[in-house]
Amino acid sequence: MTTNPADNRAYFFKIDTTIKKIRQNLQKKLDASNIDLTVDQWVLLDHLKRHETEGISQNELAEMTVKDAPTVTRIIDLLVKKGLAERKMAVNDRRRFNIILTDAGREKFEETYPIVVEVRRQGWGDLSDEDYKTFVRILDSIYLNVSSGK
Amino acid sequence: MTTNPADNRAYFFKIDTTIKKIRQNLQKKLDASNIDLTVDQWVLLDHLKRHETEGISQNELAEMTVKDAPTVTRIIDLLVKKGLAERKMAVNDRRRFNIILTDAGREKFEETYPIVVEVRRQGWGDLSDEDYKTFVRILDSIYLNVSSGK
DNA sequence: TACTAACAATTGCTAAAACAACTAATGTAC
DNA sequence: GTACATTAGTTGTTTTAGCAATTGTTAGTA
Repeated sequence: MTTNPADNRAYFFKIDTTIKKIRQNLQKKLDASNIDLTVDQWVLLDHLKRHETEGISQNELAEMTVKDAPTVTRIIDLLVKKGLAERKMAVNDRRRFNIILTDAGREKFEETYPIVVEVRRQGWGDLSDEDYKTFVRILDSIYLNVSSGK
Repeated sequence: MTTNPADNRAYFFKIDTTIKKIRQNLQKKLDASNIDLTVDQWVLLDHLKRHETEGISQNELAEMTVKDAPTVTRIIDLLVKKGLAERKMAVNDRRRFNIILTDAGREKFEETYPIVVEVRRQGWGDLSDEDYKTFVRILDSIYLNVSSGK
């Protein structure tokens, strides 16, 4: 067994602090624009928008966002309360809801999206396309490595 | 102003899901070994260990971990309740505590550290040293970019 | 058909995140 | 030295995270 030089490297901590900063920054920008959304509510809204035509279940949302089912239930509750999303009974399976955006939800998405894009752009700064490829490759690799780890 | 091709790239989301998977994986391993620590409690314990000699204030801990002061207060509360850390009055400033590890805290650190190293190793897999350099450079860059963003 | 397993979603619990408001101690300006 | 601002830490509230347990529905099997 080889001694992997990455053993003592705290990349975990670096990822953690970076995503925290990104989230704080995005939340500030959302608040400043009176968007009235948390970052996690935005993440769900974004996924709902992407699956506007087919509709999507809470479990599918949970899997895609790496949240658990109760967490998704509660965030959807909030989106519903704000009038941005609706639970529609699935016709062929009465256990399941298809979550859909309301018109207000679509408007909120359009209003929020440019802010998110600007935060992304600013965060990426002048890093290169080559950097982007490498970054995605590494993140995907780590994701798979820890997901397969029992 | 140039059109940055990274505008529509959701690296934010990729970082977010990856760190979530890492955290879930680490938490499972800690639970399996009956460590009785959450990931965030471990993060603070780790910082306390690194500043064993000088001691460290709650605000300093907050800054280093990108948590806010109330969050640190409550995590320290839990560590104190578990007998792993102590609040020592600072001699020259009665507002301030120096947080120090107890003997049990040091033992807990030694017990936990190998597990953390193993999770890191497994997560990194066979990515290269060159990858590591690039990864750190990009994360640091993003961190600075969003931190400076008003 | 009846029994059982699997599944979607919810509720309850504790921990953590972020904000606001607060207490107590320190520092600065007049 | 008094007045005011700043700083360290705490408490209260809402949201998110994760686990366990529960309800109601569907699927599989004897």
